[in-house]
Amino acid sequence: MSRQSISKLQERLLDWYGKHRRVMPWRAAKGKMPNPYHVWLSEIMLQQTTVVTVGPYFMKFIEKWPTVEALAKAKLDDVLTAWAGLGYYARARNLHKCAVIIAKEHGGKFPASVEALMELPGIGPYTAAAISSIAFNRSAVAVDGNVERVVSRFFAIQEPLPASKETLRMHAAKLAAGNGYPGDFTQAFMELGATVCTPRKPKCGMCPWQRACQALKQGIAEQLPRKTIKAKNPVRYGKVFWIQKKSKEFLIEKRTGKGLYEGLYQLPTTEWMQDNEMAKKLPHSYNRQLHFKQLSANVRHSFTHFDLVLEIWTAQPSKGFKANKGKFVSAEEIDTYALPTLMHKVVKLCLRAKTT
DNA sequence: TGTCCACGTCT
DNA sequence: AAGACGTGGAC
Repeated sequence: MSRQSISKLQERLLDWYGKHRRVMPWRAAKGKMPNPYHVWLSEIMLQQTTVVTVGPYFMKFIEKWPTVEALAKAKLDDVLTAWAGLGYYARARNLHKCAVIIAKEHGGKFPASVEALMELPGIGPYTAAAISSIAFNRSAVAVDGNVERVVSRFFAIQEPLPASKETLRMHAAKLAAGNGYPGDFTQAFMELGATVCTPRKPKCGMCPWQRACQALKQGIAEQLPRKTIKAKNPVRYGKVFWIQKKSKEFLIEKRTGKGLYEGLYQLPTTEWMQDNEMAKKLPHSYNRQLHFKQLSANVRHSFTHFDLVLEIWTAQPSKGFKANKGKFVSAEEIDTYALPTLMHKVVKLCLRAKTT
């Protein structure tokens, strides 16, 4: 493609963005530079998460912690509590780590270059480019899933993802080169994918690039990008324990160990195993002290890499009951703990089941 | 109901 | 460097 036709495409996209850009709490008004703290916070939250879901969380965070320094001073536990429900909790742990580094080592200012941003925890190639371009108006190409989809269709790339990632990135860079408005262009590119060049039923009639789009010309827009088929998730099984006093308080504990739900709270649970027969044989926590009854309903939850089925076992603690760890809390105060959605599902079900 | 999508970073 | 890492919504 000639330099001239690329310029024309850039102009059309920027025009389209000027007319159709959505209002978002972290977005600066037209012609204004955004707050880098807001850009960073929103970009971390938006990793793997939709705009609609992120909205309320973003508002809550900037009210609680109006500056990166304020966030740096917060306790990790409070950050996790505020993050609870958003998923991918490593993002929250890295968010806090990053805030501390910005406050202590960067005088509270985010660096503007992609290279410096990449040094920070939780910031990879995509987020570094997004922050550098959106917050500082530096030219950088942020390639997210939206951009990959737009580019794969525009050039009718048949090679499936994820193998095609590098090819798509290079094509994206060509389309973005020298556009003159890095911040707007980055957002316009992604916004096009999010609102027009959608995964299903793309609105090609609305697209500023429709005349040059190869996939549209070939009538295969909806089939792209192709993806290598992934294997079905394995299922894991386990049990959770609802131990509720007459006073209605129930037992929760902080999760130990690394990885999944690290640092979050949960109801006592067995480990989660592939083999259902083995899982059924796992002993109840406190089974020498308490008499458990099984609820008829199970709780199901899907993770990225496995599906989970949990049996629910309930008991009322006897007089001298002593928990190994954890504490009894009321339904009203449960939101002051970082409880993942899975555990919220169990709590909700048990509160409704009238187990005592 | 199941499947796909959001597809980014870290280890 | 392939797998770990959550959750919600569309269809």
